[in-house]
Amino acid sequence: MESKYNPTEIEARRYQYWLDNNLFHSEPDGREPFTVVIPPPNVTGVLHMGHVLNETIQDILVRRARLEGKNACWVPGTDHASIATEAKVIKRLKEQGINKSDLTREEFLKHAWAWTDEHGGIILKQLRKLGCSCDWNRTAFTMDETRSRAVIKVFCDLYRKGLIYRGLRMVNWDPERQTALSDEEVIYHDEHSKFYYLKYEVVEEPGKYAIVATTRPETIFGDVAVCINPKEEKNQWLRGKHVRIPIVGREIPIIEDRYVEIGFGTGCLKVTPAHDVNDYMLGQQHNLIAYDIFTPDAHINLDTIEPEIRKNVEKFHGMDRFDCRKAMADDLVAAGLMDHVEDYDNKVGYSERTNVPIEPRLSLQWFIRMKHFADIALPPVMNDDIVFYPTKYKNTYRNWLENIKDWCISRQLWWGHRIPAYYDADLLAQTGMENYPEDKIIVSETKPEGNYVQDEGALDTWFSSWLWPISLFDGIENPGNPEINYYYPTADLVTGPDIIFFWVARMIMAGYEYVGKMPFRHVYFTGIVRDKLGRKMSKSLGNSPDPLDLIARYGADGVRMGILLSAPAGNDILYDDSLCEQGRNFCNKIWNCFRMMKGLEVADIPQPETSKYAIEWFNAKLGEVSANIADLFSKYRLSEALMEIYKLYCDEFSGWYLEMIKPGYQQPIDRATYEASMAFFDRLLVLLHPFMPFITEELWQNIYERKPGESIMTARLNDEKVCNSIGVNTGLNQDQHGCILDYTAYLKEVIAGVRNVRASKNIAPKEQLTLISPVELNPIVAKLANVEITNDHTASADRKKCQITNSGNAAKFIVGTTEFAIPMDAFINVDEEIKKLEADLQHQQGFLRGVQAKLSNERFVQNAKPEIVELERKKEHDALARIATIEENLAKLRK
RNA sequence: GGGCGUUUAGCUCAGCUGGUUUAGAGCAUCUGCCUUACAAGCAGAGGGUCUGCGGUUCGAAUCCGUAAACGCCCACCA
Repeated sequence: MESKYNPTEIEARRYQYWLDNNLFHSEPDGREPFTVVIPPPNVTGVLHMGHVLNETIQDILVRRARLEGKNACWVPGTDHASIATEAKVIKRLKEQGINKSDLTREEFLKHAWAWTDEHGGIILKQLRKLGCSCDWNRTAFTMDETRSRAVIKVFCDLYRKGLIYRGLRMVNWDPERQTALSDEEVIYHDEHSKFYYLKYEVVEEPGKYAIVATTRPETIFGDVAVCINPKEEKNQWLRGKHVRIPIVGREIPIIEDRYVEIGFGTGCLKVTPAHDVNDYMLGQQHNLIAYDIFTPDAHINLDTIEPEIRKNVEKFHGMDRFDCRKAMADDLVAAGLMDHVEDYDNKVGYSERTNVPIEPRLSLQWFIRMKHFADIALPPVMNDDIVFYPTKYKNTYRNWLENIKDWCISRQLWWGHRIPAYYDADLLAQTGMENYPEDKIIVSETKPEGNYVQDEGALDTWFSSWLWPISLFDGIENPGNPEINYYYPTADLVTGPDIIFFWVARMIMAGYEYVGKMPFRHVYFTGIVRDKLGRKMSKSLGNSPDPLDLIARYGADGVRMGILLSAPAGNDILYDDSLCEQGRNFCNKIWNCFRMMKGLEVADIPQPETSKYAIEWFNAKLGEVSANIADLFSKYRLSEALMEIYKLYCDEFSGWYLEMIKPGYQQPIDRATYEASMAFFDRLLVLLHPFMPFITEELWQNIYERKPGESIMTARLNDEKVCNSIGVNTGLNQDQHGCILDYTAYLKEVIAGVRNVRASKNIAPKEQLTLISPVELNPIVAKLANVEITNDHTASADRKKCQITNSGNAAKFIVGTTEFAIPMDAFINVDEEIKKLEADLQHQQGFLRGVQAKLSNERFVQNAKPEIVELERKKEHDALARIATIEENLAKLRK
């Protein structure tokens, strides 16, 4: 066996072993279910560090549940990611010289499916490299048949319930993809822009101007009024008058509305109903025309305005919106109609997917009434039926639900679930889409007989995602089927807080609406993975490592540990390669523990007392740490749980236990100790397995003979057989466990004291020393510190050579209140010793003063709990004893 | 403009309802070791008065108030 752990070959072999033995697959049975549904990654996406974090956490939870004896089922799948995927397909077509507009819907979809088949599922393969124990037989896709039927059924159902409606509304329009978006898909960025002060000449008083401030002068073709607040003094003179739009020339009325904020800008607001949400509202209240002056790709379109006005501004027709802004500004300046321009910081909404500024646009779309859903989804989170980790997201959640707006679910895209709404072709020809009568729309799972045309739109991707925990178990089409009854509600959802509204909230809504139950009991919100400088990982910054590359370098187990180590729930994680390195090093440590144990020769010889003691102690330690870990799991503090195991291995097991039981050079080990040690190792592997599945499986297979098909995955955390085989089973009770832990901690301090002396005096570990101890000590001290223990105060160094050059010299240290001494003839620097003791004395005296101050405070003695007072008394007593010892030593040295 | 969160060793974080020997861990640092499981290791050491200020209390990193810095979410001031 090599002294270095080499993960690559082992990982591939072990994963195949799990697959071959169908160990990830779950079927309903009598055990308690533990279900996790994967947040479906984009079907054409590739694995990034965020996934690594997220999927590692899910795998840990799922594997731990298996070890607890639950029937764990982790369902994988992918998301069709309507807008993102359509964008990618369009891009590829463009590279082939094909425009989307040249294709029919059917032709386009053929290309899209081809692309999906080609690139789809790559990410799922990558998850296998990470060790994810998904039930691959259940792999689903948001656009596969079952999921699609569920989507259509739910749409029809909600329409019949009156919870879905069609309407002409101001929506967020993505001019790049030319589709509507939901409010959640708009990201606002701060922007340094300009505030343009335009001069609108007053028709009734030529030569006088109303100054209107705007950030968007390119929209003035659509101006239909200027609005003032009726209470604003300085604009009173404009009441009832008309103004002429600069350059454009249209005469428009001054209207009054309290909406306009007094004191902001000039108090004159230009009203463009087709291109601003508030202006639209004003337009409706004041009965104004809405001129839509943009094409769907945000170029100026003057076909909609009056021909006589258009003549004035023909040159702007067809211009891009931002080119037009500049051109218009130039023209205004040239015409003397620009009062002035100011710098201005404002927020501009961008499309989440295409990253272009969105355009508020009036259009006919489908919406869900959200009030009903907010009402059913808020209480279960507020009263902790569904628990959020960390809890701070409860606030965020409530805030959103309490201010919820209707959800625009239609998209002008082809890749997605087509809206199952049908229009009578003849009627449609007469009325046009906008005026098609509502009651003549047929919403149905199947196309109606006759000459009907289907709605062109597709549904928002999240309209399928919100059904995910239900549709994965066919709970929409076949409510109450055995699978949905067994696996639903799922146990834990692990996801990023960035999709709390997009997905988490809406799944809760759908869950209660369609199953009448919560979709999951716990939601674990992960942090965002950042680089060590705190920057978000992104392609453009190039600061995101390729997970597969990391796995190749550190092993999947190492990467899993690396990503998890600094990832407490909800905290951002600052990723650095050195964390994976620590993971890799840990694997190596475990590997070498195993190597050492496997290399032992077992013989039927008596068990040394030290080993007996070691086993009792480690048994207690293992129990203590296991309980700790269980507690941390219950609080989803996974990185802390991992750290506990890490310390248990490196510190307690390797550093202490193995040293305690290790036989002398080339000596055999007794059978009892060997078996107990292997049983401990078995338990340690099981504890660690959820975090580092590969190495634990590999070693677990090799500590005992295993039956074919057996796996650590099917082991149990509390396997009685293995637990009983551990140790001497002395029947120690809880208190005695505590005792042995405390006593061992004390022994470790004594050993550390000796080692400390060695280090400061430069004495090699090999050289045996004498330790004068006033108390009896367990022989493990002799073994680990390489000392001979005596209580003979006259003992001196090197009794065998018996050449005491400097009689009475000894290095001393205190543990608790006991002083230990190591006689030595090595030169002892008296001044240095005195200095050290003096420093210690000062520290002890300072401590004592603090304690005594408390004790002499009558109110403390009266008010504090008796046990606290008692403790302070003990502190005082101990400190006094230590001070006495130090002073005595000082006196001796000063002589 | 609202709301939330964070601020503890060089770094990343624990420290739950105030008292457990004048604050803990991992990493990093320094010193000494190639000691036959592991140099991807072993042994040892140093390092913080808990962001500032004020208050409550016998007692505050811990509770309250306040200020600052950083971060996140929400919001139609053109």
